[in-house]
Amino acid sequence: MTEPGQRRSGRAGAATIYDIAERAGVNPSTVSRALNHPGRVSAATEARIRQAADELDFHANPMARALPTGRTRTLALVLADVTNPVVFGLIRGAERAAAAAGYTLVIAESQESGAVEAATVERVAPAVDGIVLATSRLADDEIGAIAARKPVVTVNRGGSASANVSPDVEPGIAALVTHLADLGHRTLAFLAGPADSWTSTRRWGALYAAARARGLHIVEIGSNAPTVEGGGDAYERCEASGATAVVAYNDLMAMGLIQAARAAGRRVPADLSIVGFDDIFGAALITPALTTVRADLELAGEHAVTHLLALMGEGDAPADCAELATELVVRDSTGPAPTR
Amino acid sequence: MTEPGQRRSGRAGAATIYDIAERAGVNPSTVSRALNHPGRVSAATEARIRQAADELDFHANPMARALPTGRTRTLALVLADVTNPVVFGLIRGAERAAAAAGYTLVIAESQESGAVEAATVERVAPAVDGIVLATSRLADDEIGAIAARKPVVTVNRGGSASANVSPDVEPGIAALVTHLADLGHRTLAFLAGPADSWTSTRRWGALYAAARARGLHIVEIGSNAPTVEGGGDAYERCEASGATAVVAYNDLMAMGLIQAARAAGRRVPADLSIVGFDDIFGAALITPALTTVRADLELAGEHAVTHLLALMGEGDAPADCAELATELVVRDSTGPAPTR
DNA sequence: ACAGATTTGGCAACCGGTTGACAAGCGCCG
DNA sequence: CGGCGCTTGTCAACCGGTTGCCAAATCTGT
Repeated sequence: MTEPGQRRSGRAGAATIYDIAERAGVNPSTVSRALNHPGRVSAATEARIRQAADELDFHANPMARALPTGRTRTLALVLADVTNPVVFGLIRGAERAAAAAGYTLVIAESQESGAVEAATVERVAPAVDGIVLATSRLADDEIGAIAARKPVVTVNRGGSASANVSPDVEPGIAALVTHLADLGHRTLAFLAGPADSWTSTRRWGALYAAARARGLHIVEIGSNAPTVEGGGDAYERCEASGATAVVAYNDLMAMGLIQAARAAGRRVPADLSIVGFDDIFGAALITPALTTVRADLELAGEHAVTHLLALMGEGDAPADCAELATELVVRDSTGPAPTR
Repeated sequence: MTEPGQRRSGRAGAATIYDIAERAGVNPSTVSRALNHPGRVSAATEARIRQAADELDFHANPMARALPTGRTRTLALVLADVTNPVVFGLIRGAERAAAAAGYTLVIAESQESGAVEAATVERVAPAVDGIVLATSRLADDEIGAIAARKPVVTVNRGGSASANVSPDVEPGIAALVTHLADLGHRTLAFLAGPADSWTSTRRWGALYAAARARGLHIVEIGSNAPTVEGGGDAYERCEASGATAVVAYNDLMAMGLIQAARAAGRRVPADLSIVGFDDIFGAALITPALTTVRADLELAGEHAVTHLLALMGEGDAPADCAELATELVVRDSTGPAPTR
């Protein structure tokens, strides 16, 4: 562009199929076919072309390829908050599955805001072949609108607006309620996450049902930021609820709650049992080590991408989701209910 | 392609500058100019074009734009291990800075392997305008080779091969050694990270110098995986060293060490003081809360991207790196040396 | 009112691949 | 030996923008 002439050959930039064509003595389109459509070209020519390509260290320009095909071999993973440990597993699983399929993963953060998320998706959408919406703060119809334009898979976000991958909370919650009931707890509290969090609603629903089925009392405590601070801030309200065991929306909040409780001089679990969700990094490290309902988020990330690829026709079969069952991990933050 | 005819208008796909041109009654090139070169076109025409663009909800196709310009407005962040909490801050800072400049960030994982890292860079390089190599396992000359083709900024990886952003370990380490000396420790141990880690070498060097300057004994303990397990596995060797305070290469290892020590019945810090590096999530949560040398990785990530953009001519000035000083965070894992 | 300077917009080439249509080359069979 | 079908490679259009060059239109100054 800026530099006229001097284009072909010897430039620092990558070799093109034209360079290869010249070197192998064929037409550029033959090069394209040889490299992408096995069998379309005679074995001899193909070998000659491949050798030339190797010699020139040829790598097809992804943009040039994307233009006519409309496919970029890139996937987007949109997250509410990159620094929330919950998403680490998601990122790793998604990255792995994407890389395995020869796709590149772009990470975009929506900073826990629906508006930012919409803008982010808007920005990233034209450049990717599909989108994984994890921990979305968007309304169903907004997701539907996006899904109408690009393949979309949501994580932890049920509903009909799009394909979805979610760990099945039931088994873990059933085990949890049994565990707490066995310890003698009669009144539970659920420390809810953000009001618009589908996951929080779902966990609450399952917990409520399981608790009622066992004749336990259970209350939901306000909506809170899904962070360590959010958990700490809710401590007073947890005490006020009269519950002997608190189930936090996620591990982060449970951790904040543990710290606040201990800072207030309460013993965990002797005075108050605390449970989290997700089994994030650090859950086993905190004292007392956190009892939590684990979901294999790495697997969830992998499934989400596999599912997305399937949606794009690229995929094999959408993998079996039975593996995504949750399980209870009992550690030290739950104990017998205090005798009053 | 597959669908002949029917191209223009009404298609689900995005509007093009040709659609806008038609609607505004001008030439496509005029549309391009109006949208990208303010002032190059009369105000009246520009207004007409912008309105048409809005009505059509036009978004320029990034690939089509990238082709002639060679610029994709995408940056790559290459990490050894996405799930290492150390990188969270890096990711967030980089993502933020990139988004602020209108760039998209792609994350690629090298799984702690130089070979995988090289392949990853190879794969991703053609599609990005610049690369941030964090925690690189590559040799200097390999990095040099990459830097010759694309702008590269490394994080925590000194040397002349490329631009680099690293927290300055000196202040934090000086404070740490003073802190330990004041507590009466006379023999320290440094629990090294991977053998090929530039950061580990650097931390050891600074620590050694600071300790010797104060007349303290200090030993380096083998090379270890930079993980919780790696720290735990090294516990026996730490005890054998006779040191009363162990400085681990990073927080993860320090955490593993704390757990192993406590499991072995030792009290931390009464019997053994333990220190980490980075102040990752969880450092404050573990019992005893970890004393650590904090580096603001989020800022480092931001700087790395800013620096990279500057390298690409996009940037303003490479920001002042003085802010990247490390500092000592004293918590509960360090205490007076045991009297023998 | 007119020559000359300055805007403004159009034309067309180009970025680097992909692909439908087609023709030349070839073996096979009757 | 000619016709037939199959393989192999070429041509050229196209994806959706960007930009150098030029001509038409508009604005100056006198």
